[in-house]
Order: sequence, then C-alpha cells, then structure tokens
Amino acid sequence: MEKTVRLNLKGSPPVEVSAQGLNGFEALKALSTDNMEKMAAIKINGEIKDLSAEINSSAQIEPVYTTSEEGLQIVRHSAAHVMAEAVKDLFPGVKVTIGPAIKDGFYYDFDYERRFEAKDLPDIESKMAEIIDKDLAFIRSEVPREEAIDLFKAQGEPYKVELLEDLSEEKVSIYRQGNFTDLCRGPHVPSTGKIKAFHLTNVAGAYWKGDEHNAMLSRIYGVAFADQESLDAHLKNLEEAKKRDHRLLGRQLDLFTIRDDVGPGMVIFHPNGAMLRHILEEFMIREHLKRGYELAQGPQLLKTELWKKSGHFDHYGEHMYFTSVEDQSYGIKPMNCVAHMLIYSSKLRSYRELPKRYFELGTVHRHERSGVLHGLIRARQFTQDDAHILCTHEQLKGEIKSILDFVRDIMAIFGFDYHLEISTRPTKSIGTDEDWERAIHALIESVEEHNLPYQINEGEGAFYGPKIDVMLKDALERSWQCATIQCDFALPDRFDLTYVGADGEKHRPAMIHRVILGSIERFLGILIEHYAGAFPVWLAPVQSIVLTITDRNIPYGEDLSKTLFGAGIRVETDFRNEKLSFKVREAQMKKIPYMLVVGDKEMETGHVTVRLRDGRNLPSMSPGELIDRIRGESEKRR
RNA sequence: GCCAGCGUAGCUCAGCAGGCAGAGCAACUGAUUUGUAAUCAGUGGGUCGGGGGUUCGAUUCCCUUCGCUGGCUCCA
Repeated sequence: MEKTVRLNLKGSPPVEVSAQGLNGFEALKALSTDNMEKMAAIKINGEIKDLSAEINSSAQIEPVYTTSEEGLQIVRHSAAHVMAEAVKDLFPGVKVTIGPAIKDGFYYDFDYERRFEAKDLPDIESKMAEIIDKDLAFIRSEVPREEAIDLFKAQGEPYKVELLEDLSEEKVSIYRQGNFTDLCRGPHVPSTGKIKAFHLTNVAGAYWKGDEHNAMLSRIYGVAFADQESLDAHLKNLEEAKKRDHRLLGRQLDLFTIRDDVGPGMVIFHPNGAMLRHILEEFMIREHLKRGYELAQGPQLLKTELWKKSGHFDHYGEHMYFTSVEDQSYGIKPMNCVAHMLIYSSKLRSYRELPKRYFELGTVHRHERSGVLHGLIRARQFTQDDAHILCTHEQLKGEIKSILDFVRDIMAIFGFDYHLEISTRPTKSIGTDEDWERAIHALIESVEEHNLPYQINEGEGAFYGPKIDVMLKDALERSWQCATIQCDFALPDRFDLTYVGADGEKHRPAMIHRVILGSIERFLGILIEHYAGAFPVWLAPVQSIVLTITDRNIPYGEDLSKTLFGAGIRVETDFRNEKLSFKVREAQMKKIPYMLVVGDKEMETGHVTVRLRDGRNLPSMSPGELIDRIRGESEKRR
C-alpha cells in the first residue's frame, strides 16, 4: 500500500499526500503555497532545509521566502558559492577556504598567487551573472568524511581538507552547482537563478581561521538582496550613513583635527569640540557625585617600578609609552587604576567605609597598532570616565547591579540602544579558579536580574578578571565597546589592599574597574554619528546665533547676545554685511539649533524672531521667553 | 602589525600614454545694507605627503618611508 503523510501548513487545512518521492518543493506545491518563485527554502518541523529535502513522515511545514531575513541569509550564502565558482573559473589555481553569509551580504576567503584587487571585482561580477543566468541547481549530497577528504584532495583544495580533518562527524554534506563543489552544511536556494540582486563591494586581507600567525588570505565581500530595489536602497543608505561619519562632521562642524605632524591617534579639540566634551564631562562628574563616587586624580607619569608591581609592565608594556628622567624610568599611564589603589592603601580601611568608589576623568595613552586607529573612536590618547570600586565580596553583586542601572540611565538620555557581552577567562590570565568563578557568576547574575540580553565571549576576558562590555553602534553599524564593568582580584592582591572586618581581622577587598561612557573621545565620535552632528540643545556647543538684517540692527543684536550670554546660553553672532538667506544657510550648515533674526521689526518691539534648525519658525518672542525656552529644553536634555 | 586602495590649494575634487599645475567652495579686497539654505566683481594661494631612483625632463614610472581609508588581527 502506498504510504501517505499529513502536511500541516499554518493557516491552511492539513493535507494527506503520497510520501512517494515527496520533497519540500512538492509538499509546498501540494498545499498550493503562493510565490513559489520567491521560495528559498522550507522549514520542516521548524528546521530549515533545502526545498529538495525529502519528506517521509507527517510534518509541520513552512515556506522560507527570499524576502525574509532567514531566506536572505540563504540567498547570500548561495551567492558566496556562486562567487567561489566564478573566482575558480577566472583564476585557475586559486584555493577556496570559507565563505559564509553575513549581515547584508557574504564573503569568501581565497588563497591565490596574488592578492585580489578592487579592479578584479567587475570581472568576477560578470562571471557570477553568467552562472546565475544558467540557473544551475544546487545539489546536496551526503558522503562519508573520508570520501570528502579524498574528493577535496583530488581537487587540490588543502583548506577544505584541513576543515574536514578537524570535523568529528562521520558524514558530511557537500553542495555542487555547475563545476563547483563545496563542503557546506547548507541549506541553499534551489538554483543559482534565485539570486536576483548582488554586488561585490570590496576586497580585504583576512587571516586563515582568524589567526594572525596563519596565512593571509584574500577576502572578497559582497552584498545580496531579494531584488534590485532593496539592493539599491541598501547602497543608498550606505551613502547616507557615510555622511554621518564623525571624521567628516568633525571637520565640517569645526570640532577637532587629527594631524600627521602631531602624531596618529592624537586629537586636537577645537573650541566647538572642546565645549562639547566639557559639557559631557561636567555632566558625568555630577552624575557620579550623585551616586556616591568620590573624585580622584592621578599623575600622568608613574615610575616604571610601579607598573611592574601592578603587572601592567609585563602584561601591557608593549602598549605603553616610557620615558626616562634623571636615570629614572617612568611610564605614561595607560590606565588609571594604580593611583586609585594607592589612595585606598594610604591608610587603614574599615569595612564600615566600603564600598569606596574613586572616580577620575583620567587621560591615558595607549600605543594602539597603527592599522586600528579610527578618528575619535580609536585614538592613542583618550580620557576615560573611569572609576574603581573597592568593596567586600558580599557587596560585589550589588555594585555591579547599580553600575548597570547607571549605564541604563545614561544611555537612555542619549537614546542609545546597546547590547551586552560578557567575557570569560582567557588562557593567559592570573588569579585563582575560585575567584574567576565567583566574579563571572556575579556578572551573569547581575545582568540576568536586570533582564538584559547578553552574549558570552568565551576566553575574551582581561587577564585579571571577567568583564561585561556595553556595545554601541556607529553610523555604519559597527559595534564599539563603550561602558565596561571588569572584576579584578589581582590588583588588590598586588597592592596588598585590606580592610578590617567586623571580626577585627584583615580582609582583601574585591575590586571593579568600570567606565560608563568608556572613552570620552570614542563616545563623542559615536554621539556625533548618532545625532548626525545636530546635537540636542543641552549638548550643542553653540546653542544660538544672532543674525542681523542690516548694520542698523547691530547694536540691538549686541544687546540680545549679551542678555543670552548672561543667562548662560551659548550664543554666537553673525553681524556680517550679508543677506539673511546667506547667514541662515551658514547657521543651518553649522547645525545651530536656534537662529535668532533681528531686524527693524524686532528692534521696535524688543522681540526676536526664532528660526529652528528643522526649518520651523516660531512666533516672535521676548528675550525672556526665549531664555526660558532654551533653558527648559536644556534641562529636559532634548 | 598584516592585506588592498588612496595622499594634488584651507575643503571637495579634476589633471598627468612623462613636457610651465586646474575648477568650485573657502580666504582676502571692493561694491552692495540686504527678512529665513549661496549678491556681484576682482585678488592672492601649491616643494602635487617626505626621501631616493629612472629620464634631457617626474605630480605622472619604479623603490622606500610617513599618513589616511576599508577589512583582518588586536583592544585593560
């Protein structure tokens, strides 16, 4: 008797069909699903499979379209295979390695006698288009691992062989389209013709298996979307995002410069930029004092002996700057912790004093590798809103939780979304297993009690303890570590920090390093991109500008600007002999929130006409009303 | 640090199969006294990132070095 299976599709009545030769495609057809053309794959009992996957028992099925995020990932992965085929075709002798789907697109890493260049991309794209036109089927097969090793050896693909040798599975899946066979878990779209819109974006070097001791491969990046419109929209978005680049806005808004002749990674803040960071720093000092932190301030240079004692010399020395004076070696601080340890140890501490929270806007220097510098976001000199908390082990979790509250409150003010990453013990580290366990638990429990989602980065912790990193995104959606909370059981030990407990005995305190903004420079960089340079009134280095119509209005304009300045409002003037439209345009490009127009009419009434940055005009108002408005907005931090 | 690309006026960029270095904006000078995103005219401005080489001649080709951009690695 013929076997039948029952297929369930959400929103349709179940269907009984013959199991003979039934696959995903046939099953969806049997249920007369719409849009077969846009089908990338199928979910069988929630598991994503090729459309060609066999179905031999009753199942819940669901189509996966190329327009969905899951479907797009499959399209992108398939595009990577097509690119690999095109590259193998154009560059005989090239060796393939890995090629996954990533956000918005895909990449594939190749090993070839020369590096690929941007000018190779159009040829590769054309060849890919040919392969797509042929609408070649992606054919999955499962083979014993040993057989796959022989297959890739025969094809002269040592990287694939290496990958296979590291696998423990007995059977592996391989996919073939046209002349190209790849080791791959899948799934894939049914045929190359499903790839409707792609573009190769750039080439880059990448180490095999992400290890800098391995060979440098040639990586080609591409993007792929369900249709040409989505691809065009994505490319346009990228162009728009590039206009928010803080390095570009930094010049346009006259915030800062970074110059070759000063040194890479060293920032010069111009008055507007310096005002911006002053506002931010003052704000952060107040927020810390409110939460029971005490101000501290350490020196910029500390004797090298001290850096040896703290462990920085051994573990971080290659990133430090050293200098020598009167035969005495000094190191410029790359971190602020040492002075804070010395403040703690300057006298005998009682458990009644704990926790101690030392806060410093500490400027540090770190010799970052040249290739990683990135405007304000990755600099060699920067200032941290840094604090070190010394507490009992019992207080540790409570302190971590209140830091998470602090982070949440501050990020809400700026309107930042963030995600958390918890890093565990690296191979090169110090401290006892017990200390590490205890610290990691405190971190994880605190995050979980806040109901915050997080990811774990195994082995990514600092050498002295585990950490929680708070990640923010820049205009191009790249993630950067800003706030960080790091446990440290090493430094209290090295500096022999103690407190006298209720039992009259000496105990070792626990310690937390933490920053909220992270680096003021980095945070500013992200902030500039976040607001696209149009800072809210409370942050705007210039809050208002007085624009005169004719020279007759200058004395009145002077009075107005003095009144505003006296009320604590940051005001500039533009009394030049130019047309109003010209002055408005310039103020607009400087993204000044309040443009204050004064002409004969305003002089008569003693009022001011206000144009906002968004183009709106407010009814004319008295200087007093204007001051109230700007102050009110600043207080609300809008 | 590694891979690829790029360094021309204050800024954005053109130019160059090797033959006296250009535009727009900005700056400066003058005219204009102006009502919500660019008034007009004129003037000055460059060791073509630095060093070396090839050449009669290099901004252009080659080497090297510094820096920048995008990745990779790193990121206490």
